[in-house]
Amino acid sequence: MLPVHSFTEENYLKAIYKLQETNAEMVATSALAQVMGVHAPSVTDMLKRMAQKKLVIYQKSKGFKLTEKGKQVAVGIIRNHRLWEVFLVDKLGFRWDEVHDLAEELEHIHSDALVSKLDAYLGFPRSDPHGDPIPDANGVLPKSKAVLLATLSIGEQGTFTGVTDHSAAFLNYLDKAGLSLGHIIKVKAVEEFDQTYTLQLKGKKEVVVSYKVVNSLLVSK
Amino acid sequence: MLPVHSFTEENYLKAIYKLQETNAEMVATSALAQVMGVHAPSVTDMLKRMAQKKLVIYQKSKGFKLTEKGKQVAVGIIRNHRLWEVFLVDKLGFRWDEVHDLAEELEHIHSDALVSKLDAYLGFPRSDPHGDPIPDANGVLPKSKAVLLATLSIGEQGTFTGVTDHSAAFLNYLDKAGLSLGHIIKVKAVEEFDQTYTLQLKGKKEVVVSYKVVNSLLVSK
DNA sequence: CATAATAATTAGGCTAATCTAATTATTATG
DNA sequence: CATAATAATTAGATTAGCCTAATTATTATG
Repeated sequence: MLPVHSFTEENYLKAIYKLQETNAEMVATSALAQVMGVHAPSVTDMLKRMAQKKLVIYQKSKGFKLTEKGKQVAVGIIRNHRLWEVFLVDKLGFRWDEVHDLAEELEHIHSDALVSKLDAYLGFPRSDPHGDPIPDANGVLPKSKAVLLATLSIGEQGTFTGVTDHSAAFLNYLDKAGLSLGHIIKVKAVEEFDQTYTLQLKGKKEVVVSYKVVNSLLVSK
Repeated sequence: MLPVHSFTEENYLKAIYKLQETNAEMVATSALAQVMGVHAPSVTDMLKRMAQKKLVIYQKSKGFKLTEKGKQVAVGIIRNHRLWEVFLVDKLGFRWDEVHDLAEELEHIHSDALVSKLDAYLGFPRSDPHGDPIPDANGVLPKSKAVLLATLSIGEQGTFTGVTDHSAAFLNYLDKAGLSLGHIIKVKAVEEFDQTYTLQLKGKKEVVVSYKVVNSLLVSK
């Protein structure tokens, strides 16, 4: 049988995976402590244990990164998480801003049979309700070519395909502003003074948003 | 917010609840140790902690039983468990002998919103795939008037509504023997010598089964 | 490049849940 | 009803994850 990891271990692996994604380099103890909501010595402690299990490579005072094995586990958890999010929204009728914490619990159910049946039941979705891609059963994550809306110049446009801020507050804001996944968004104007963006949505509706917003939206050109 | 209990606590509560059901009296340390798969001192230890949290009433060297609060938690877990079993069978297509262990994990997801949406999504089922009744949102468990098939006399009949043995082995046996929930079963004959029963199913099909089988089947007259 | 600031680790402790071995309490029986 | 058998508890350890305080290593800066 495959060794089963504790929820805590799985959460560390997921967190390291996400930090590696953006960082590429080795992950720092303090960065991980921050996202895990624990103090630095706890991380050192945990990482030593996880290094013994060959889930991470740990270099004293330098940092650490996932082994292939650790990466496999992390991606598996992410797959579970995103499939459950689809289930919660598509089948149970939750809003996209409500599902994160629940999926955070459901993702730790250990069963390949369950996940693959769930996948089929949901119609093999390729992305979750926030536009995040769902890794396939082999742990392969489709490479997204989405870019931040903030990188578009005036006159350019793209299809809204994801967010980088998953907070309920931000998602609610998007709902109120009428911005939904799949919409085509065009940059109409950018105010020099405070980087405020004027966006044009399908149907010509115009919305004025802050830089913080365009820097949290992903679009595909 | 409601205090959330650990998986371990919840499993103890569930186990005590089930022992109380059949026992009525106080539960013994050794009995609980047995079903929990731990040694007696662990139970004593755990029970002391749970008594402090007012989940059980503990009388040294006498035994223990659930408080009202403990009972509420236990029934909540059972509700979750049985609803998830319905989901796994009805929606994901698992067989009735495959779902117990998975539901054992899913039952610990803490969310009233999730459970109530799941309930609605499943069409407010009244019993799980094994015929066990599902407690309502207030923790009320419908009293079943089902009896063991072994208590029927020759010539009597009843509708097959549940099992007392939930093992995959037994459930598989029932599938092979063609016995399914909802069938009307009539006792045709009982062999004096070895208590072997001859049953008549709907459609006149006859099946010969051991006493062990009729003593694990519940029927409603 | 020496020192100040920051980051990481070690040392020592805590809690929940488990264990084994030893002890005490309860129940059953000659 | 005294003693043997059984059941339960106490005592003392262990492991995973976490903590604070103290120490050491790394990085940045005058």
